[in-house]
Amino acid sequence: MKANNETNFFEWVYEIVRQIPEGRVTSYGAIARALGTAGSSRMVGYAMRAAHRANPPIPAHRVVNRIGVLSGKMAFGSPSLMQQLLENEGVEVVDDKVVNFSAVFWDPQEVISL
DNA sequence: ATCGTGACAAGGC
DNA sequence: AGCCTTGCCACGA
Repeated sequence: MKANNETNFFEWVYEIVRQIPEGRVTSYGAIARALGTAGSSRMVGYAMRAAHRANPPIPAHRVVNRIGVLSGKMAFGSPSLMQQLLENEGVEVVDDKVVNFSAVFWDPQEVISL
């Protein structure tokens, strides 16, 4: 449980990640850009790392880096968990990388107009 | 308040 | 074509 209102930045990141459709993925930079803080792409990843304590849980497995690599798979407790979750949604993952990344890529800008 | 760090991104060598 | 360095912004101690 966190304080009344967590850092807005994290909150917004969680909001966007939660809007990611099933079987789709997005990049940290895209989310950061959608938030208006394109330079804080790292913060997005940082937020993801803290997402495990967010409520409700965040589908962080749908967030990968710009090349479609499951950079934060280790944050899931099991390195293979993230990949399993993605494959379970229909996202092909080979060598910790999303197959056809451009095809499954989802632009957070579509829901940034919340 | 300051220092260090981090699931990234882009440019340079 | 691949590896390395720098930039950015927010959070934790």
